[in-house]
Order: sequence, then C-alpha cells, then structure tokens
Amino acid sequence: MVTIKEVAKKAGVSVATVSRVINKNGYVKESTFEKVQHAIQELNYRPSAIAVSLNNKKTKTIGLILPDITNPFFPELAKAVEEVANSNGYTMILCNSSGTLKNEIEQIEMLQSKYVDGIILASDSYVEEDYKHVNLPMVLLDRGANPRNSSIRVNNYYGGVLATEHLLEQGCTKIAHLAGPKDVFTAQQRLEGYQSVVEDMEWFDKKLVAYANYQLEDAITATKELLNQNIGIDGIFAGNDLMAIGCLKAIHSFGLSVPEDIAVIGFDGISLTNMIIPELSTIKQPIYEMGKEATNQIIKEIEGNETESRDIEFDVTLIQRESTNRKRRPGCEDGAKSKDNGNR
Amino acid sequence: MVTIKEVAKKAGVSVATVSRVINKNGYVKESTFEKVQHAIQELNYRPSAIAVSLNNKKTKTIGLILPDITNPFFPELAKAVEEVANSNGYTMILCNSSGTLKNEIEQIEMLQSKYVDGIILASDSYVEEDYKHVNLPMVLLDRGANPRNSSIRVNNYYGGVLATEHLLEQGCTKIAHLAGPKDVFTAQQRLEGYQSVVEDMEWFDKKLVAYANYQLEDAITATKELLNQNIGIDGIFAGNDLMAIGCLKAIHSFGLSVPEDIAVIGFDGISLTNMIIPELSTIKQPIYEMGKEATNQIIKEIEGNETESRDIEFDVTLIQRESTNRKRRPGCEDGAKSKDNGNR
DNA sequence: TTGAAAGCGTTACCAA
DNA sequence: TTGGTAACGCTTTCAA
Repeated sequence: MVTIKEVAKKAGVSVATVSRVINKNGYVKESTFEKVQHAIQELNYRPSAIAVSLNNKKTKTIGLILPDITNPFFPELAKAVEEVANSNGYTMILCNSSGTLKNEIEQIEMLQSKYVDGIILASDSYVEEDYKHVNLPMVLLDRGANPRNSSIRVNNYYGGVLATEHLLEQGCTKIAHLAGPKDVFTAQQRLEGYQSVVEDMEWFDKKLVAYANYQLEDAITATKELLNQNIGIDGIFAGNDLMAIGCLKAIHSFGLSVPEDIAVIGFDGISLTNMIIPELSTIKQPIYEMGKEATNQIIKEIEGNETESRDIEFDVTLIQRESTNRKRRPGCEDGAKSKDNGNR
Repeated sequence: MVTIKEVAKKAGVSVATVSRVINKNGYVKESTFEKVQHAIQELNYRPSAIAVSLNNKKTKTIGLILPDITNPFFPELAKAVEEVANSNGYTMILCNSSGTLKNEIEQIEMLQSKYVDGIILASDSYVEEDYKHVNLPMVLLDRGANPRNSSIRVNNYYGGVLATEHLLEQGCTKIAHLAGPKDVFTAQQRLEGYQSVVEDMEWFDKKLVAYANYQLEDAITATKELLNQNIGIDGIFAGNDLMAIGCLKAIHSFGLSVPEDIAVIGFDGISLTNMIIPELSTIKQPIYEMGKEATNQIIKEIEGNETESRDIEFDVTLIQRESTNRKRRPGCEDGAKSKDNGNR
C-alpha cells in the first residue's frame, strides 16, 4: 500500500500539505493542489482508514447485531442498514447473536474494541442492567422505551388489535392466537392486542392462546394442539409470519382448508407471505423504513447532531390476502388497507 | 477508553511489559504477570484493535460481498461466514453489491481502504479483467476456475442432470426448463445439464426452455408463457428455488395441480422449500458448508499457511418432496436421496 | 526480566 | 501558503 509519505515525496511537498489536499481543509495553492492530486492519481493512493481512525477516534463503521440473519425478517432490515450506512460513508459489521445474552455482550465488547462508532441492536433479551457498561451510541430495535437509548419499533399492540378485528370482520366466530415466546417484548404486546379485542366475547377461553418460539416447526406442533383441544376454531392470528406458515401447514395436515375452514393472519410482512399458496394476510411492519430510520438515528447520534435519545414508533398496516379472504373467491387481490393510527 | 499506558501506570510497569503480558510473548516474571493481569481486570482494559492493526497491517476483518442479502440463499451463507470468522477471531463486514459490477468494484475499493484482510466475493458479474488491481486474498463463490483466486462452488451441471433425470423417473414425459439469466455462470451450467439429458428425446423442443432472472415474479410470467406455448408439459425443472415457487404459483393460477398435473423441482435447497405447500423438491447445495469452507480458505490464505489457490467443488443432493411425488400420495416423506458423483 | 524509544500512517497545531 | 512535529495506542527491537 502506498502511503502519504510517498505521495508527498512524489509531489515534492510535505505530508501536511498532502493531508490538506486530501481533506480539502486549510490553505493550499491551486497549483500545489493539482500537483498533489496528480501524484495521488499516479500512485493510486488511498488513505489508510486505520491510521485515520487512530487519530480521530472514528472508524466510520457501525455494528448491527441481529438474533438470526436466517430469519426472513432480518435480511431486509440488514439491507436497509447497509444501504443507508454506505450512502453516508459508513460500513456495517454484521453480528449474529443467536438471540443469547452471552453472545450479545461478547459481540458488543468486540465491536467496542474494534472501535465501531455506534451499534444497532435488535435484541430479544435486552435488559437495561446488562448494558450499563456500553458507552457507545446504541439504538434499539423492537424494544420498549429506555432513557439511555433511542428505540425504533412498531405499535405491536395495535397490530394485534388490527389482526384480530380483521378476522372478526371476515366472519370468524372463534379466534385463536398463536403467540410468540412469553419473555419476548413484541410477543407480549401482540398478545395483549388480541386479548383486548376478544376477552369479553362469550366464546373466549384461555385455551385459545398457545405459545411457540416464533419458528415454523414449533408453530406446527402448537397449532395441531390448538386444533385438537378446541372445537370450532375458524380463525387464527399468529404472532409472526413464520408461525402463520406453520399454521397453514398444520391446518393442511388436518385436511382443512384456508381460508374456507380457518382463516389465518400473520405479523411482520416478510416477503415470504406473498410467495406461498394461499398468499398470507399479515400485519405489515415497514421493515426497510425501520432499518433506515435506525441507521439515520445512529449516525445523528454519532456525529453529535443529536445527543438526546428518541423513541420512534412506526405504524403497522393490514395487508389482506387470500388466507383471510372469506367473502369472495380467493386469488383476486392483494390490497393494502392502510389503517394509520395517526401517531408519528 | 482505557489505554495501555494507564494499565502500565496502575501496575507500576512499562507499557512494553503490559504488551508482553497481553500477547503472552517475551519474558515476564510470574509476579509481574499477575500484577499486570490484575490491573487489566481492574480497569476493564481492552486493547485498541485500531492501534494493533496500524502496527501489524492486519485487521482481523474479512469482507463478504453478496449480490442481495434478501435473496434467501445468502443469509445462510452469511451466517456460516460470520460464525466461522468469529470463532477464528475475525469479524465480518457485509456488503450488498446489488449484483452490479460498479458496486462490486466500489465496495472492494472501500474494503481495501479499510484494510480488510481478505474478501469473499459472491458475484454474478465477475470478469477477471475487472479485478486485476485487487491484491488481497479473495475467494470466489459460484464462479468458474481462475488461476489467481480460490473458488467454491457446486457441480451445477450435474445438478441439472440430476433434476432432469428425477423428473423422468417420476414418469414425466415432457419436461421444460426455466433457466436463470443467460449471462450467469450457474444458470448456464444447470441449463447444460438439463440439455444433456433431454436433447435427444423425441419430444424435445427448444421452446421448452424459458429464461427468467432468478426472481419470483419474473418466473411466474415466464412459466405462464411456457405453458401457453407448449402443450403437454408435465414436469418443470426451475433454475433455482425462488423460480420454482414462481412455477407453482403460475401452475396454480392455471387451475392445475402439483405434482399431479405438473411436477416441479427447484435448485438450491433454501429453507423456503419446506415451508410451502406443496413442499418443493430441489437440488440442494450445502450452503452452510460452502460458506464455512470459503471462510476457512480465506483465513488460510490470509495467515499465509496456504498461498496457492484452490478450487473446491461440493456435491449437490436430490431432495425429493411432494412437488415431484407422482408415485404415491403427497405428504409422506422428505427423503434425501444422496447421489454423490464422487468428485471433491 | 524489564524499560526506552522507534515506528505504523494519519491529522492538526504551531511556526515560518 | 507551507513544513515540521507531536500525538493517536500499540508492538517490537535494542540496551540495560
């Protein structure tokens, strides 16, 4: 690699001057500027990001910690982060935490020692206590408010309400909920949304709520149990899309059909939902937007334009597709009935 | 951040001694060692990766360039790379090239100026010419041989043969191929595999080959056209799984069923294939293994244990599921008939 | 067994 | 408008 010294020698100036040319600050005579530029081209010189970082304590790098990149929700998020980061001159280091606190902590340590400028953390297991020693800008995804860090999320509660009401509107008379893990924030909120709608209905029964771990396989098992233990279920609100697909498979294995016998709606709006047959209705989160906003926020905090932390809540949107279309024949449309709740 | 100097002061020794303790090299008296360790703990000191890098020209970072992280093939790959990298003390910078040469080149430049130690490149548009100025270890995914770089890939040709023969075995009498983009290496190879099996059959016709861009939407259109222009197609080999799902949707929209009317097989073995109904038969690539091997290879090259480049070809495996199961009722099994071709 | 100091490639301050 | 140089945090060589 060619260094600034070699450029200086070639151009017949000092390294200080070359530095000024590179950063376009300080006074440089026009002719000197050109001479230096020429030398830079000639030698195909690129400043060492390492050396620059050592000086100014900035690496132009942000860390993104995800529970699992193979969960289809996250690639879209990662893409948004990467794109926004890049277009602001940052690069992204990706870490898979596998959702365990131990890994998260370890990775945060590692990111700190690599001097990333900030961290975006999508964590299921976040507990404020555990992150006391993190003194970098950090924005949280899908977590509740926290005085120290900005957070980006959707109104999960309202999404739960929306999904449940939609099933009701479609004529469902007994609606079950396949909830995510009990200790996961988003899952709790979605469940509460569901409960708020159905708890006073005369058919409601606690046994209509089952739990699974947000994964497909687990959801299949849970759905089968749900169907065995309850008679007359004709609608299921699954806590995420992956589990909704599990529902579909379980229902299929019972020889029942969707949406005729049982309507199914998911949550997240991953692209998978319109790949399957029947296409899956869902409560869509603006995933890309969320990643974009998280990145913008972290960059603001890094660059010091914004030190106070912000709480940003996005709206969810009901996407009706075949899996809940009980009013006409399936296969017709893919309408996004936006039901903004007006916040933001 | 606490520096080595502060540790030295606290322990009452010089920075050189602290450095020796950290790196466990050179002579250090037992008692001194302990004293220093103690100070390190006390201050919660972590060496600055930046400063270390400036010295030894190694960043312990590798760059992974992918065409599109939202394509389900790549997250699994990325996960493998990240895990193997981490367990060797490396971190991974992820870049989305969107498949364009311009972005790839730009990102390689950027990665070089960040002094990554090596690059894993999954490229559709790789042309040796364009990468002449890359003087880092680089391993290529899914590309043909190249004297300068190691490459990791599967036997795409053989996979094409395997898929086509499988459809034949299932009793298909007129098999179409939905191929990937003409200029993409993997797509060409798979197509050739198909052709080698069917070109001498009396029913074969060039019109049985259609092209799409490896994406779902495009595949739906192409399949519809295929079905409109050809009579009697009862088997389709799609160039990748995403397109196979497109086939399924197109066939469904014609009111036909899979596998009874038309059997469908994909290529890749992404996890999507067992999420959909009917579950999709496919030619599975050992994606995780490939990522793992790519990472091991790049690390070897970085650490200088291996300077010569290697060409590693993995075997593909036929996974038969419902979408080609014409011999018995669907829904029974998920068998992996391994047909090794003995290379590697 | 330990410490002093040079050097890694920049930036920024101070002088000239 | 330019150049010399300290400083960033660490490793490594050389001396002690």
